[in-house]
Amino acid sequence: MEDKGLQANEDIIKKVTEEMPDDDLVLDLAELYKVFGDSTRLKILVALKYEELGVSDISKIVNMSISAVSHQLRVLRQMNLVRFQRKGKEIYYSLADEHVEKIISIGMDHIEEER
Amino acid sequence: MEDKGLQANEDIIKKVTEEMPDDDLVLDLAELYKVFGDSTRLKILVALKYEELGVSDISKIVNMSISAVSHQLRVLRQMNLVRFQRKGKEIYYSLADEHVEKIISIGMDHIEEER
DNA sequence: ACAATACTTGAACAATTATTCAAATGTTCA
DNA sequence: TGAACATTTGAATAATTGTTCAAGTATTGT
Repeated sequence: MEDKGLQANEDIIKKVTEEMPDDDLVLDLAELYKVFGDSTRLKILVALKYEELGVSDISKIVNMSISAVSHQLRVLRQMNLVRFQRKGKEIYYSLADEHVEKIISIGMDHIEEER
Repeated sequence: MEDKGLQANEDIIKKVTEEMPDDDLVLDLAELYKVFGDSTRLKILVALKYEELGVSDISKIVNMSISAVSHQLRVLRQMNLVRFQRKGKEIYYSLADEHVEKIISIGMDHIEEER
């Protein structure tokens, strides 16, 4: 029987707790991934990797109603994952920055490794 | 009035649709991010970046019941994000591979840039 | 074999959230 | 100004999902 010392676990718990990022940062991070975790939103982001697109085009590409797409675009705007620009009657959306593409790419690496 | 050609949008839609990854890949990817999108699960993953940990330690670190943690660990196992190893009565969990850490890091970059 | 410890599991409840539908806003062109 | 088009918004519904509680399985040491 090995003696780990009564405080061994407590010390590890303390160490990890102190070194970990603060709760509110982890919470914000979870909110970010939640956005990528819906297939409609993710399809929109993936589509925007290829082209700047209007709402009606997006709705055809992801095969969802314009209203549903618009609701999800609002979420993407609020999280600063897309930018938009009015051109006449249409509003064109594009990816906000390179983080978005990176997050998607690394996720794909993981998925494809599992097969 | 500018003539974009009646088929302009249709062509772009077709192009993006063809170049995009298949629906089932995007769906799997969304499932992956969904896992990171819950703060309990994400806290577990973040904690495991620092140490291999037993279930009871994790529950103290993330401040959730052992049962709740165990349920979430099952999800993490199913998605191959953690590995586990029994050592006597305890079961120690650790991160499955470097993708997990990368996904977390890039997300943090994005979050921290927003401030 | 039994008690104690560590963890898992299933069912139920509560809360969150994606989509639909209808109505509203904003822009262009005749 | 008014009609047509493009998108947004709000409320309601339906479905998904995280946590709790109680009971179950597995391992160790006496």
